[in-house]
Amino acid sequence: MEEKTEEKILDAAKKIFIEKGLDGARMQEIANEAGINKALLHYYYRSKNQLFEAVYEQVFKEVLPKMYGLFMQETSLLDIIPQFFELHMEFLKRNPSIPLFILMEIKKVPDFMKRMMDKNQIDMLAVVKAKVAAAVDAGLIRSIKGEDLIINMLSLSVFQFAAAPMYQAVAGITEEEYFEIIDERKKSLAEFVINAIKK
Amino acid sequence: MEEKTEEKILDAAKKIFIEKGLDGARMQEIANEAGINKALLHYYYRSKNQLFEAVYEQVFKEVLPKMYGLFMQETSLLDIIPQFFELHMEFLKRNPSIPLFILMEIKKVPDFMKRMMDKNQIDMLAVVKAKVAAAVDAGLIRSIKGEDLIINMLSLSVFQFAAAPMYQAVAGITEEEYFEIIDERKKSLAEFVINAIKK
DNA sequence: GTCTATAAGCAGATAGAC
DNA sequence: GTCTATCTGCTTATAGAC
Repeated sequence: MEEKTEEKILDAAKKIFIEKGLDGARMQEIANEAGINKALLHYYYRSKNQLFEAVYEQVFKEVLPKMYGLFMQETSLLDIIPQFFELHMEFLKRNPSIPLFILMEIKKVPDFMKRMMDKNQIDMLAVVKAKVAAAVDAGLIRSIKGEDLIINMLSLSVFQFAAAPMYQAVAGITEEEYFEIIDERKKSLAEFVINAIKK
Repeated sequence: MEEKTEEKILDAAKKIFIEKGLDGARMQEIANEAGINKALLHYYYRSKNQLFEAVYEQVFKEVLPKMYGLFMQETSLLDIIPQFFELHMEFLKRNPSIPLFILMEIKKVPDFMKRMMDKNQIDMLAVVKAKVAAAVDAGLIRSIKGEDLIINMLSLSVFQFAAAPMYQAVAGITEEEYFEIIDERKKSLAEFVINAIKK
């Protein structure tokens, strides 16, 4: 069965907004991508801003669990780390523009973040903190704050993609070659982090 | 003596473009910031795009040396690392919007990066690589590629600022409180990296 | 060099037929 | 629900006086 119009619009908008941001995106371009005309966009979502918010909320809800999800497991912290880089970076390979998109747009509307965190009631950060604190207490790892560790891991993973165009230019390689490097990086980043915290 | 008009324009444009990006910035806003009118902008820089390029090139040339500069020193690698985070993050405290600005706009025009690297002939990356390779050979640190180490350090430093609005929202703190955290982070990040690579 | 006034084009949004 | 045609306002850019 065919995709419904409303979904087609949302998918097209998602693609274009993620690529170009709110300001850079054009309603005409979204309409083309969706295979319809501009008027229909406004029929389903009154304004460009409303369409954007629908997209942003969806993307955000998809991404957030990927950031914290793994830490919810029973597994030991040191086992989670390689898994984190493997899964997180595979996701980013499929969606390389998402990090900059989220960071840029959140900068414009900081309140959005608060609203989202309120909705997903759960304080996931607390779980991460507890997990890390437990590992520290058990003498498994050096003393480090949970929030610091997760920020460090996110930094190392996300920046690799945010800075991809820069890296490719400096190193003079194609996107394809870059993706091969990423695969090696998954492992070396896991090692890097483990060495940094292991006693 | 007063600032010349051309400089006033460039400074104003720098401020606005860095805050809002190429698409988000308005010529009127830049004119206001500079204390002149729109027509004059076009007198000095024919188009918005040309003005933007002038700004971007300047910002880029200011920032690049800060990324690599430290590694050019004679000092040992392990001494450079704390200095790197100290200087780099102090710079970012004064210019918190620059990282996202550079990353966003480079994504739109990847060629720019190549052109810039060609102009500044020097292959600074080679120097970093050599420095790291020397430290590895001397048995000072674990085996790691120079380019990986510098990317990791940049990641940890830059992301802290790129993700600041997000962090502030999650943690429910003000920008001021956030900056205090940054000061602690300078030290803990240096430790993190040193632990990661030290034998 | 600097200004005011205005042109020209574009993008978001709506009216109205089907 | 979906389209074509059109309106409205904004933004870049230019013309032309001083």
